[in-house]
Amino acid sequence: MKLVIVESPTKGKTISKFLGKDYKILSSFGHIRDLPISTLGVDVENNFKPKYVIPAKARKVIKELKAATKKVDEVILATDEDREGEAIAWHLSEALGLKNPKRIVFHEITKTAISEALKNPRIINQDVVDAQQARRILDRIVGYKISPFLWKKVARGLSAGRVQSVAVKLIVEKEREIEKFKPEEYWTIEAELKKQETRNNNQTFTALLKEEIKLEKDANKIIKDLDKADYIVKKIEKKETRRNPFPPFTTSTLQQEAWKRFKFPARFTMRIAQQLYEKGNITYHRTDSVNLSGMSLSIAKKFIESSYGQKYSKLRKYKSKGKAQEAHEAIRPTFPDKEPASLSASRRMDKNQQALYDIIWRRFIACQMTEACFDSTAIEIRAGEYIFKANGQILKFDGFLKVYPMKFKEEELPDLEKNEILNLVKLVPSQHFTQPPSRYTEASLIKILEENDIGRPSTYAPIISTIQVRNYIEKNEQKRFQPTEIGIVVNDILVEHFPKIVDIEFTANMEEDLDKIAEGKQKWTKVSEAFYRPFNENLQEKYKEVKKKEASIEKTDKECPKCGKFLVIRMGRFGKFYACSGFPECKHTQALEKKNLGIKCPKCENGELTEKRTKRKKIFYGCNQFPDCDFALWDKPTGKKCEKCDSLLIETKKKQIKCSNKDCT
DNA sequence: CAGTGAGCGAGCTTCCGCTTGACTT
Repeated sequence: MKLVIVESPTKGKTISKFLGKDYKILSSFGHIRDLPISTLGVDVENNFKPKYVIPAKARKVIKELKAATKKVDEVILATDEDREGEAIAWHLSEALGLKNPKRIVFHEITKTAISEALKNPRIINQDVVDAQQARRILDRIVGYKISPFLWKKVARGLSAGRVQSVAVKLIVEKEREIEKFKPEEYWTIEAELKKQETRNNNQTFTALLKEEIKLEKDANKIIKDLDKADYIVKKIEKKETRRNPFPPFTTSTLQQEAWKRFKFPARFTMRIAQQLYEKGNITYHRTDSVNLSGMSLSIAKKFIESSYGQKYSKLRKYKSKGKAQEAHEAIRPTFPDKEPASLSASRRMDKNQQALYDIIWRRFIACQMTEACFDSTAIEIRAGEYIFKANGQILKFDGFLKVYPMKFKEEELPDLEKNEILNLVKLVPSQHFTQPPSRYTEASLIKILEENDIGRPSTYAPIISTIQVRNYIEKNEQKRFQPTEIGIVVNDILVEHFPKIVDIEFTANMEEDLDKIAEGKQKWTKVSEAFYRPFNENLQEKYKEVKKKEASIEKTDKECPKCGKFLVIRMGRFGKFYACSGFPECKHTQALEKKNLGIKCPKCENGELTEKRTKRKKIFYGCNQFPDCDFALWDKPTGKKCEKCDSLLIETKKKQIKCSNKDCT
């Protein structure tokens, strides 16, 4: 009897179908040892010796695994083939006290892949394990050394880290670009044209003037010139353009697409994907690889040829970007020939699961299809000294668009000949303004993080949650990210005093070092040393140099409603707020006006209603005199009162206006 | 349905990455 240990129980279940009775399969549920939570756990004076502990959750797993190892004559570690997977194998070996564990890896879950892997076991690669330890320890040092600095200099409970602090920085920088942005006026002129002989054909088309126009008077002058001009076709260029399908989904692209199409937050997408994975509908959903198993490709080919015809089928192989760790396949349907409709009918799937499966299936099938083909025409029209351009695009062959529909505009142009003279129908000038850059959505933030190799498939969604829970950023009404006051304060401190850590290149540089460790060219303790010494020296200096952030205390001429002393504005963990200058004798606090809704509190008559958030970040509306007055509502008050009972009218989430008094009808 | 600040100096906050399941909207 042999014991095989994998990371995911679902993966275990799947491979058990391919292995005989001689194999017992258990899973580790991810990492089973880690640095302790309450201390640094790294002996920086002693070669960075880490202290590993088994978290409470993993204790049960370890107990079961240990019991199982005693009943078998061989233990096979089949964790993922990447840095973290190698480290898990090593931690398992250490925690279970294994003598000669066999280490195997496979990238796809098929019978041949697994039996090949079993025939070629190796030993644990300590260099790769060391690269993981270096990564882990660096992250621990950055997070657990800078966060306490922020507690001392700003406010308790704050945090900093290699990944989260860069994410916040990107959002703050974007906000500053927007603040700095000044819209500039510009004008465009479009000509609506048609052929001269148009007995049966009244078709018009538009052409755009190729000219930069800043001001209205310039536009008017050009229009005056153009009114008298002849419109002559000077150039006709016809060509075929092609559009290739997209590669199959990785975690990051799935999250982005689910956001674009369904407005699913990354976290939600992952939960639905997990359900699909557990039901056996899709391959593993945390991956950065676009690899596809040979079997899936041949099923796709057959399916496409029999459903749409041979001319739609095209074998395509995709290459993952440089840093991908390739432990898994791309995210694809487990059974490519199971169409979304048949699957949703045969199994219990809710709407969200159906929607997500649908795009995964379409994306995968489309990635093995031919390109879409367009007839494009570009024409140039001369009018006096000016040039207009018009573009036509007509879909000639849909190719992959048959299963992966996308928006594109079809423009039809009439048949034209060189030197043909056209009739002008009208000239349309329009005023425009340059647009500020747009704030990040979950999708665009994940995209830029991935492009810079910051974060991993398993962490994109948690990172987005963390920086919101810390109150560094929040979603506005368009569901785009804006930094909070405290987010800006913390970011500016990090950028000023720890510029290297929040540099977008920091992770890339770290990865280079980790690669050297994994290749055996560099010792991990040396890399840690090289990072830590200057880091710590700088940190100690900053403890002395940086003053506590209290410059933000502003006096006001407002009176404290409790004791009559004046109020001050202070900076707390949740941003600015009013506090009594008589603190600590008087502990009165209240919200700033800009958060107030300008509606009197119906209960205490003193306070105003203000937007607040629960611990779970849910928005509600409460009295700004809290805790003296505990009036609160879930729905937004409109400011008007009910005619029947004089209670406040509220607007529900469904935009209905109701009375806040539940007894009032 | 809910916080923030100072200092006394108790005990606490915090990272990233791998998993799933316990909750809730």
